[in-house]
Amino acid sequence: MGLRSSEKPTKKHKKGLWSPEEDQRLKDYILQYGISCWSSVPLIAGLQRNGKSCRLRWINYLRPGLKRGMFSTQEEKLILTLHQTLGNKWSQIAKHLPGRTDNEIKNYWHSYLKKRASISRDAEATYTEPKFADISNTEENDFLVNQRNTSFESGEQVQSHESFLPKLAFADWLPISNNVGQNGLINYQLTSEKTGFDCTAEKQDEFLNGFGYINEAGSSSSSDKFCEDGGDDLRKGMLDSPFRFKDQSALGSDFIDFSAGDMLYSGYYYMSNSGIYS
DNA sequence: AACAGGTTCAACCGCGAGTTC
DNA sequence: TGAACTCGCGGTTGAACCTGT
Repeated sequence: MGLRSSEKPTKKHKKGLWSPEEDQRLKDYILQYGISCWSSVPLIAGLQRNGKSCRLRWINYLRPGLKRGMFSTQEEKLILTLHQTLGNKWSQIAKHLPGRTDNEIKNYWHSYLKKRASISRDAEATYTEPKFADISNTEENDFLVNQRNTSFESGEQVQSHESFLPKLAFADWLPISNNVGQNGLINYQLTSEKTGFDCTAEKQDEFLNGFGYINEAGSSSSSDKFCEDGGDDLRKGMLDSPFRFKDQSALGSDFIDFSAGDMLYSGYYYMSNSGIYS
């Protein structure tokens, strides 16, 4: 199969590492227009990249909610477990690890976990130990999930779970950080501190809508919401102001409660690699 | 200090699936 | 119906970095 016209390498298309200026251009573009058609992104954003490269950069590096840094032991276990079941389905595995990209997991597997899994298999040849197998229906998986939930409920081992949770959306763009509440969930409050920014529940909904809210039926893509009218001012306001999330200990009607992962959600919203869900 | 070999990770490539016209 | 196009995935590459000698 030949390359499509939009993907054909041309003199115009730059390759290699992205510069901070290019990153900024891409961010600015997506904040302003949202994600609709990647092939048109470089044209409008003034980038000398192809759409595919822009998409990859956004998904693997610029996308809000990405978690950076070392994988926690829980994440390692989960990857090993999932890999046994799913094989090299990195995107499927990534869905279970909020804030991690398939590329990141794939790299981590090839550079570290593959060896560990191999060593582990060798060890199992001489010593039979309960191992993580079918994540869809196993006691081992229940153990993992329960271990997480129990700790969350008790509020213990917050540090270890903190590493399990992704940074909140825009943590890299805004002066916010993860805070784990007593219930083990990361709770944030949108505040209008110092800005006079209207921070009603409606505005908070707009905020979520603007950055990839997906309804329960999953019928609305991030691009749809990005392109909705009325969100631009809010988005610009966010970037221009110290508008941010603030830790909260008790949920109120005007609060948005984020948590991470499809297994760990508070009932209001939860965030995965693909968006923020209700 | 200099070099070689190993490791990491961002980015590229090719392909299949889905969508549009 | 099928060609053209877009998207997303998994495999691979290669530059940068690390480590040992």
